[in-house]
Amino acid sequence: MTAPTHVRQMARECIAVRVRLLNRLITKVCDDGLRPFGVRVAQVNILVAVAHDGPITPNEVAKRLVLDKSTLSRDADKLIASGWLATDPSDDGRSHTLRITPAGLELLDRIHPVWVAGQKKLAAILGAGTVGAIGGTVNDLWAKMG
Amino acid sequence: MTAPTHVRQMARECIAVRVRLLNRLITKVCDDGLRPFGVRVAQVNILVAVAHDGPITPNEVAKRLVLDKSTLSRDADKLIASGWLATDPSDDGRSHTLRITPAGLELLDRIHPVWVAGQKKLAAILGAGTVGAIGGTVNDLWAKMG
DNA sequence: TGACACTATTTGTACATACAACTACATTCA
DNA sequence: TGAATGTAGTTGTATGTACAAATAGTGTCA
Repeated sequence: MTAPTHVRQMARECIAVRVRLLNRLITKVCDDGLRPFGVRVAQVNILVAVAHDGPITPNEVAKRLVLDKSTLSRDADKLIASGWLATDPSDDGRSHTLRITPAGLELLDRIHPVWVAGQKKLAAILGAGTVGAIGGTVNDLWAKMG
Repeated sequence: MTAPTHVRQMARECIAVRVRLLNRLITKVCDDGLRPFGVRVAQVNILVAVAHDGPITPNEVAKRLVLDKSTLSRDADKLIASGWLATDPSDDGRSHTLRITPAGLELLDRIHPVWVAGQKKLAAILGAGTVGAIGGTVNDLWAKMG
């Protein structure tokens, strides 16, 4: 019994289900690799962003990673509690800045070899063409964001 | 002040942060479009899979979408409670099958125009090359899974 | 300068997601 | 045929995620 035309089209062509599927698959590969370190890819992504661009406000990190401000707020709390991030007051009394701590940098150093191995696994899953295409798309997005 | 070499490399090249960022962006675009229907893209993805491939067991849906079986179990509960999916007993006493209901099909029909508009938005965000690359990658994955 | 609008963050709530542990049934094989 | 092993589903728990509302500070302008 064949599904209705609309259903067939949505099943065959939907971009969202494909991106979301790859997201789950890739998140799982990363989290498996990171399990010995007691950290997940969501947190590592934030640590790397702050280590690279910090000191930086939560608002700027959230925009950069296309994360809701409230999500980042709670994720950052965990990273601060773990001693990987720290906060400093800022000129704007509503805000503050985030910075990576020495312990946070040390964690990223320990993770680096696993990250390299993970990149290989992800490239094997996605294929070189898709890796390049996604990289280009996100670089364009970031360029537009300034 | 420049970040350490490892951090710079992870910030510039990490595949995972890019896929995960696009996932959040795309999920938000879809959920915004679906809000008037009181349903989210995660649920629509499951409804379409069941409508297209059902009757089908929860286990098969979860494998197809690369979802944990426990995630699917709870998502399906909500869809059943909403009247969009129904269950039937199966030969295997451990399992059962899921099927789309007439109300579920009717919902997908109502969503279809919004889905078409959403595909355009997503293609504009990702670019045609990335859409094609992701489609190819996921089609390959599904082909391997049988 | 004081009211109003704007911005940054946090908190309440709900859904999405996964892992581990548990239950129930099926399969295998000695 | 019965014990061991494997498979399907559910439930407990924790994280990730977003929206709405609340809080608090900034900026503007009449």
